[in-house]
Amino acid sequence: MENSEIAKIFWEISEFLELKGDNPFKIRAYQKAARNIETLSQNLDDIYKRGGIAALRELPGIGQDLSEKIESFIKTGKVDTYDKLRREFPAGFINLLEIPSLGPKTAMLLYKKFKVGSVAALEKLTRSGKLEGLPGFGTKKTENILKGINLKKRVKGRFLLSEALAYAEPIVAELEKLKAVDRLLPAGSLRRRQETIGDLDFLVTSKDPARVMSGFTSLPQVERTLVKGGTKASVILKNGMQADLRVVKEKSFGAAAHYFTGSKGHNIHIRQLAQKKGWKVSEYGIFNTAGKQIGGRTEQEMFSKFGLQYIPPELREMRGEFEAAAKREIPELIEPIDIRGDLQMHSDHSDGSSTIEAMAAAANKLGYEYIAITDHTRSTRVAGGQTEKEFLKELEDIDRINRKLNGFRVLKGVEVDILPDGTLDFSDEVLKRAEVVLAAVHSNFKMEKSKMTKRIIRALENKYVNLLAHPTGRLIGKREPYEVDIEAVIQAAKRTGTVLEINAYPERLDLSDLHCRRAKEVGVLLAINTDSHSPLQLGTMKYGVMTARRGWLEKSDVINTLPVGKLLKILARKR
DNA sequence: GCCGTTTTCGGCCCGACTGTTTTCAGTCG
Repeated sequence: MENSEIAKIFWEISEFLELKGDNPFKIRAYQKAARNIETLSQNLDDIYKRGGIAALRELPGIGQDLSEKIESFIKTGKVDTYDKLRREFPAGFINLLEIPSLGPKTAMLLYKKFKVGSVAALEKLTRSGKLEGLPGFGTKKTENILKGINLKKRVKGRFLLSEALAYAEPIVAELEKLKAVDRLLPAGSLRRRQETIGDLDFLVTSKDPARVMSGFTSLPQVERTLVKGGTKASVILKNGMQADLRVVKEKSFGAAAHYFTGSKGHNIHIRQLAQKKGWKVSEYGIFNTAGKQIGGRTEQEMFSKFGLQYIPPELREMRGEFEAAAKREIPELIEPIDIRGDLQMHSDHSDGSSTIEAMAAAANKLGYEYIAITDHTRSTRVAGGQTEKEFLKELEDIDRINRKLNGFRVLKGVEVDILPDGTLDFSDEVLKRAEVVLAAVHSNFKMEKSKMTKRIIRALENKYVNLLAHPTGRLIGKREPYEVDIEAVIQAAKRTGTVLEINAYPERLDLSDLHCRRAKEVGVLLAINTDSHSPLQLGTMKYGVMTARRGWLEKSDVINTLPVGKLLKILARKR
């Protein structure tokens, strides 16, 4: 069972309850539980197996009732409340809530009056003109429903972090050109470096908000304006993404930056802390009982006023950051500048586009001290995998190249295939000649979970395997991770002294933030590698570092922050 | 439905914008 399955059930229960007009706080309880479950670093399944229902109850937002519902889902695959609610409405009805500007109240009214059961039925009904004249329905409202339906048809889902950063960049440049803009901060999930991004949020300080509003809505990237008020506007960009902009005064910058960065749960928690002190927090600042602003000019104050250490945006996910900040145990997160080398890349000896020399020169230019060339092995034929003989010849080339390089080192590496039975594509005799052995799964993705787990663990038990590359095999938005017990893999990495990779390739980010956090908790070391196939791709290292930061990693958790001598010692520890 | 060095009952984050409203409900983030 995946955590996302039970989270989805709780989300949908909350939507059904909202439609029925149930207690809003009960609805929020379901939503909060769903959010918490989505961001858990361990499987509910495993938690339940280890500690039973009591362990489930320990989780934040999970009490008596919800723990029983989780237990029921684990045991039977069913949640009675959910099934019962689903039967009360037509199958496609809940999709109505995905239409922007159409909420539960409107949906329910349409259902009661016209038995609208799907988005298609709603579109037909709206076009028929029968909605006009209903209390609360004017021409504008029906227009907006149709617009919303169209938007939903066209709007793309979520974007990769790398894509969102690339889209945001020219918009930031345009906004900075506006004279009315004093300060500009791209906030939201983009600032938190979440692996996928739904929309863009921009925060601006200005003495002339009206000018900023019209400047924003008339940007060349804007296709359509959704809402535009005095200090807030939302637009749809030409790429289908939504962008929101808010203007506040300078004295509110810190509070607004904090608020618009999120996450939602994190914000709510800060506001609750304020309530306990009799204060109030909003995007405008921290206010005391008398309504006087006592903080919020800087983001730092949003934490210091509550006796908390500063929490970096990447950690604001309600994953224990408040507890850590209270104990002054917020980690000193790894920075891009800490990276001294890159331990996975391909040359024209397999499927890379460039020579080893060109890769080394590009890495040298980035300020690195070393790289490992890790071409594919024979089983990965589509990627030009080498035979053992070809590989041994490549090693001689690397020796020759190293003799010409001054103060830079090309490490002899290989990305060896993990075969379906867990043995490796090259013999130990050959692997032993490499300084960096990455093992990876490139075939037979659709194995049964227990078999895949055994396959990978067997590979980790090989004493020449230093690193497990892209451990779950996922491609964000394209391919699900293969079925594998990642907890067992992390434990095996710990036991065998194997390093786990954070593959920085933008659509991999594998391990994910949650999994690297777990690896760190267990005491496993990580490496952040780009898996580059050309010199230009070496620049994707930053996405790997972003993921590592979201996983609470420090410099000392990542082996390619080490100078080459220490690195080689770590790599040699299994042999 | 959850939660508790104020509470096991009575709270539960806060504000902007829109549309159809004569003072506010619905939606969104």
